[in-house]
Amino acid sequence: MISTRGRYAIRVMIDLAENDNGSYIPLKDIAARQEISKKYLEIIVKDMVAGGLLTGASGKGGGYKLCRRPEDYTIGEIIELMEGSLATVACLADGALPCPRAAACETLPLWEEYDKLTHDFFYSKRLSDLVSRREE
Amino acid sequence: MISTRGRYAIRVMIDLAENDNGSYIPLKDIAARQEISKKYLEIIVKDMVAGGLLTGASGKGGGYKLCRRPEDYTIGEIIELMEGSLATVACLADGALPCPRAAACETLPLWEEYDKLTHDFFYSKRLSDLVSRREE
DNA sequence: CTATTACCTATTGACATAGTAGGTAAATGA
DNA sequence: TCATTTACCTACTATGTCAATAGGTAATAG
Repeated sequence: MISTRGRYAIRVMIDLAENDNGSYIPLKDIAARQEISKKYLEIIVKDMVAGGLLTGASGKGGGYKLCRRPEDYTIGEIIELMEGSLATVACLADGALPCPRAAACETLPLWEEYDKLTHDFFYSKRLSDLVSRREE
Repeated sequence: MISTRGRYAIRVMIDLAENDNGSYIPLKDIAARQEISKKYLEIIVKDMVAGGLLTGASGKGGGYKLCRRPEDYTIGEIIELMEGSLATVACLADGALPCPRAAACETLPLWEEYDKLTHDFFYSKRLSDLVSRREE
């Protein structure tokens, strides 16, 4: 299951893309539009900055801004950054210990196939695919 | 993420299919072959019986048995029964409250598309696809 | 120098996960 | 009949994650 961390992160990025006017957008505005607790978003957005998805600026006139064009973000990288991994079973997660039963495991190929499907799906989607431009 | 409940359930069913000799197979044997705590498997297997995946028989000579042919089980129904839902986001889960933002939600179509992908994938896989018959 | 904003650390309640512990009930076969 | 084997049942627990909240400090613009 994809948690609020990944889902909210995507919504923040869509919001930033749709409301882009060249300057920084305060989190207060994003939280209000998206109807998400600003306090909780702070935690999420901090990690997004750390992960290189956004840039932030403090002080008056500060806020957040995308640091690439919407078509240069894949949804996969956003989810993977925020959720830690895009893996669908524990044994295929990024920092997982190698499973001693792997060679004999009759279910592993199933999980690998699903994992690839998931990976391909989300890496084929771009932020721009989810943005409906309002301005013209 | 698919938890041990779903994953162990599938392994139990593969084990039953591969070691089928017409009679009941004790959980002790399955647990030993699969290297899973028997105590923990008891909980899982009980739900599998309740869900109509297996039949159980008490007493000496008892154990568990598939109640259909391996080709008559889909992996999807096994996971869905054991995990409660195959949904990949909370708002698409079986007992989820209707989301007031659904109509305006710009991410919902993404989750719906992924959900369909997941559903189609696991319902196209059958237990028989995972079984390597040893006897001839 | 004040208002605004990001950024930081810590804490919380609720819930799920992955088990363990210790029994009772049912069936068999010697 | 009775011991053994098995399923089946209730309860408990340790650990971790999720989704926040609380209460600050630092930076910046006007």
